[in-house]
Amino acid sequence: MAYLRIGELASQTDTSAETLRYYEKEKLIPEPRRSDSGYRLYTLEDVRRVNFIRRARAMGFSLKDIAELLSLQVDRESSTCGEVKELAEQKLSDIDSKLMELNKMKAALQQVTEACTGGSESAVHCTILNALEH
Amino acid sequence: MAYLRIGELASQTDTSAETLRYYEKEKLIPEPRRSDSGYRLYTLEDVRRVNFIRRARAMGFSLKDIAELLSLQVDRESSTCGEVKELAEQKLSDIDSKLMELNKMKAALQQVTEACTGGSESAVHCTILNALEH
DNA sequence: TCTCACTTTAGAGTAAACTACAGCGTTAAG
DNA sequence: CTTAACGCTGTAGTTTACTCTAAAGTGAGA
Repeated sequence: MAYLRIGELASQTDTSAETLRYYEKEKLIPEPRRSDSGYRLYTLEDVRRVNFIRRARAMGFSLKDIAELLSLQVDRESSTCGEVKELAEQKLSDIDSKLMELNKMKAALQQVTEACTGGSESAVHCTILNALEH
Repeated sequence: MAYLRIGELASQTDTSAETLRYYEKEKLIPEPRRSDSGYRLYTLEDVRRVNFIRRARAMGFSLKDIAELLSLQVDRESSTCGEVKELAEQKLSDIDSKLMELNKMKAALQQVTEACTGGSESAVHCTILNALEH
């Protein structure tokens, strides 16, 4: 089994060792096993987890949101299945509204770039705000 | 012409008067005209602008990003048209990657919720991380 | 006219998410 | 066997984006 040291995990996830120790302190990643000399040893599971955190951060989720997303686990024997589903559905609706907004913004930005290269009839003065109102 | 006072703009954009003054200081919104007594007077243009800022913030754009987006304006006589287009295209690719990530995450979350109510063959233990790897 | 909610400025305070030491031990290449 | 890069803990500092407070003026209803 190939373990990664903190610097290797950092470079594979485009973070820093400091950030990873911070995530550990904040319980976003589990305490890893240690080498004899006390070095943290990470697995591929940790790589996936940290990459997920970074991507979710870039989409505007807070670390608290992300901790909730990561804690979502469906265990059909569990009595908390209803709660899990409810949280997941709430997060889904967050995502859906972000998707809608992003799509609007994308269309507006495309209009702006088109105005730049567009034909002679295109607007002389076009901002993203104007483009947003169809 | 109906002007809005700061509290009215705040309630129409789900912010606070303090936040609006902060945005003004940070040059995200222009200095509004003032009443005789010194009260800020806002227009519908300001409402649109602040709403845009709030939505973009919720999607994970920083105020610096947003200032750039708002500064994007194509003036076909301008010599900076190329720069505008370049910035717009870079922002478009940011948006596209956010869209892709969000769609992946959405699919994973849907899988998790389905595992909860799903048929007898569904996974007993399903996390978002497992769901993300197809 | 009183009163109460609203607004002003300047400045301080806060929360989240890092980021950077200092002072030490470890590892691996040359 | 040295030395440069890496890792450890603990703590302090920074950045971003607000958020609050004090002390004073404004405006509109009863």
